[in-house]
Amino acid sequence: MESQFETQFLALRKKYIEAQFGKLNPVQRDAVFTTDGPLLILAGAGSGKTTVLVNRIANLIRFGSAHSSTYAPQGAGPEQVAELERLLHSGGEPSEALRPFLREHTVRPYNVLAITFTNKAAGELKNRLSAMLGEAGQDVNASTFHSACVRILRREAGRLGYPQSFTIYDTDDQQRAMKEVYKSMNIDDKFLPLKSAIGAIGRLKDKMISPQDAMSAPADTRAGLVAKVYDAYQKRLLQAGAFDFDDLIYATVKLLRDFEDVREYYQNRFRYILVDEYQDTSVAQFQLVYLLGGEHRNVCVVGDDDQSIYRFRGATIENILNFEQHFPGAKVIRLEQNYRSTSNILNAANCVIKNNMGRKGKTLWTENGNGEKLMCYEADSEFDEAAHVAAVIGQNVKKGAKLRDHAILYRMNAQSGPIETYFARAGIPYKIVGGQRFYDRKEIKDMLAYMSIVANEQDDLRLRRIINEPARKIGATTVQNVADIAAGLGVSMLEVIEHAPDYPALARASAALGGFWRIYRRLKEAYDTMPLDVFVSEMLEITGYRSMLEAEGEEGQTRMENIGQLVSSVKTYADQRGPEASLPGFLEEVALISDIDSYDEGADVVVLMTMHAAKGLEFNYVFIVGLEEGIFPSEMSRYSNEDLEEERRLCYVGITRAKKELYLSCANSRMLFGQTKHNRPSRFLEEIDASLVEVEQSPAAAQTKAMRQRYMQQQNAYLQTEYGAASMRSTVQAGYSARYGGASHGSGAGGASRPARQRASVGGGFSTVQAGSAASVPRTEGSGAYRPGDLVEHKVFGRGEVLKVTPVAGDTIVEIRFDTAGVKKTMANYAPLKHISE
DNA sequence: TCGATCACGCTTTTT
DNA sequence: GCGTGATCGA
Repeated sequence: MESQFETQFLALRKKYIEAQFGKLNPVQRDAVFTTDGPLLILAGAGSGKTTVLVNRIANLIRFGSAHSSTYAPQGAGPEQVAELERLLHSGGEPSEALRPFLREHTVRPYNVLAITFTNKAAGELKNRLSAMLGEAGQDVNASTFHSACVRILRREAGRLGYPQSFTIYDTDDQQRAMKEVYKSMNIDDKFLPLKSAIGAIGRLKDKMISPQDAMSAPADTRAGLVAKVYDAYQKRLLQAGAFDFDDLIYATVKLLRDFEDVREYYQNRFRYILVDEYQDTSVAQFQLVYLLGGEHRNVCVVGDDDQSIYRFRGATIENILNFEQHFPGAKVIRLEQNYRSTSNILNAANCVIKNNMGRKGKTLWTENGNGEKLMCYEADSEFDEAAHVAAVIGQNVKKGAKLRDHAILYRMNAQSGPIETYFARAGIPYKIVGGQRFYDRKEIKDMLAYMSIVANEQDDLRLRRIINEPARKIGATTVQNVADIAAGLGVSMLEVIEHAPDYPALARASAALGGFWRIYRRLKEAYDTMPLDVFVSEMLEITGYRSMLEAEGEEGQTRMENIGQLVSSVKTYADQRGPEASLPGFLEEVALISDIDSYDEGADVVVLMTMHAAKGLEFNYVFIVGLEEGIFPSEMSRYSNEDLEEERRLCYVGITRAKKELYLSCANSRMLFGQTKHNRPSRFLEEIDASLVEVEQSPAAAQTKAMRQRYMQQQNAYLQTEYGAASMRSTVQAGYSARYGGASHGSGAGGASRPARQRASVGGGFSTVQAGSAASVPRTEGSGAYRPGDLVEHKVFGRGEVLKVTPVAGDTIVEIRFDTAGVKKTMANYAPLKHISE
């Protein structure tokens, strides 16, 4: 029976616990204090889901399920009630005596597994947990699917016939391996391109389909061929002791499925499981979660079906749609209040996403004000677009914004080029996230390959990469001979090299191979006797890589610097991990790290990245560039409704990154991959309600447009006199909207009927011809205009004095000392620069 | 076996 | 437009 004090204590304790967790709205609080059983949190963009996750974990660890109404605080008496009242009133820490009354079977930090999408998100989670819980926060398992799997595989890989020190293959390694498969099977890559084979195999693994399954019932000849190369590829990887990215998940699921003791161990280890970004999980990842959490059923997943943007990589939105079937009795909580964006931005996002079918359905709302309207800029070219972005950033910085508050988002990495060029010349500091990773550079990959063969001597693929780098007179024929002998004997290539003189086929090359073997031995020795970072820098000498680069001159110089960076990251790793540090450990970290993980908000620079990379981030000012049909939505998605909906979700993700202001832009012409294209404005622009947007057209774009219209009118006149067939031209203009430039060709219920809301400068329809400057790059005064001593005003850096002027091909480098920004070099033709007098 | 030259193709998004 | 790979000649 509950005593009167117990009842009183229960109520007080509820209040006390809730007071421990910052301000949460009622729905968030519900999510935080739902401690046990399956839970699906549908969290809209900017709804504070990370806060919920952090608080939920912290509550589990500090108070367990003590908040639940079923728990009775047995034996609580007047002293406990009195102390709790005091704590509630004036704060402070509970006494040791009180603590047992406050919690109920609390959860050990290492019993919690939190899976996030990037390493960076995992790190943030840990940091926030540490801030709330101290040391215990560090003991929570927070990682990506891939690194969680690697940790399990490092213990258990032996059961699958893989070495403890297995290698992780990236996409480049995959291609090399597949190329060898093709060669050995005599397959022409014209029939089945390498990349599609690799992609198809990846999708099979995402669905947990084994090579045998795939071979047993191929749907068609192509599927049959895929199954065959899949089988051969997999054998090759096993031989090399290597997993590719998809294998990491696949193999772990297999391990948990087939080995009961392993499964039970990890089920008990991870009593509480949380999965973030659940909308982007694959079938295999679902099975992993289910195998780990199906028993205790303390599985909490967080996701937003509207932000699912990795279908192309095997993510299946069904996971989130079917969660309640997978975990019967699951509780569902919806976080729909947005704390991030202005309501104009949010409404724009809602406008776009509501065009998708098959959503779980939710509408975000906010108590934030309307804010500014969205700006849409219609540029003439991609350079014009870049110039405009730079100019707006300049204005914002002048008003007190930081450069780092600005993000420029695009559909594909190739779009960063013109912006980069413009910013570099204008002297605007920026950073690109994504694109080519540091670890993808050739010299770095070479170094990593050397390290790989020391860590895992079976790794023939990495061996092939560096056996003749630097040149050691070991040519393709020799390598092939070694590979053939190794394959015949079922041993590694290194083993064949060790005994090279024994094989007649290698007689001619045995001196060169002997030389390589001695290098390998010296590497091994260095590895055994030296600290990790010393070993890596020693490697440069032993392999002769340094001398090779030194002979290369300037290019080699920068490569040396990159390798220097690698050495220092090895050192950082070794320092951080202490005795735990190992070579396989470092290689694994490198393999699983992505560029976004190292994105540092601290540096005051503009950030450029794809919308995919921007997922989970937020910025005060966001630019989405290249909103054109064929770019975004991409050309590839044009003919598939499902792909198009994914593009739309990506657009939704992009828009909802913005907190204060959102700038959209498109260009009338764009050079991409060496070809100039004239794209229509994106349908996504059309979908945003006109009342939310202010449209601005660049003067140059207006002029180009006027010219094109004149041309078209001439064509029309010609066609009419010649054929009297007005219909022939309609295809030329079909789809152009009234709002975003060009001729309107009334597309029914679309934008044609909307009120024109453009600024005065925008000419809508046929009649208006724009007068304006033809300059595609605005407002510069020409190279000769600056002299040392001149006072100038830069749009981003403010006032400064010209120090030095150096003419270069067609332009001038102007070195300026700014009042606040220090000394910078800018290009006169590009920098947003003008003269001022005092 | 090596080096230079040429042609080719390829670009959605990424752990 | 770029980098990579293939090919050719030495």
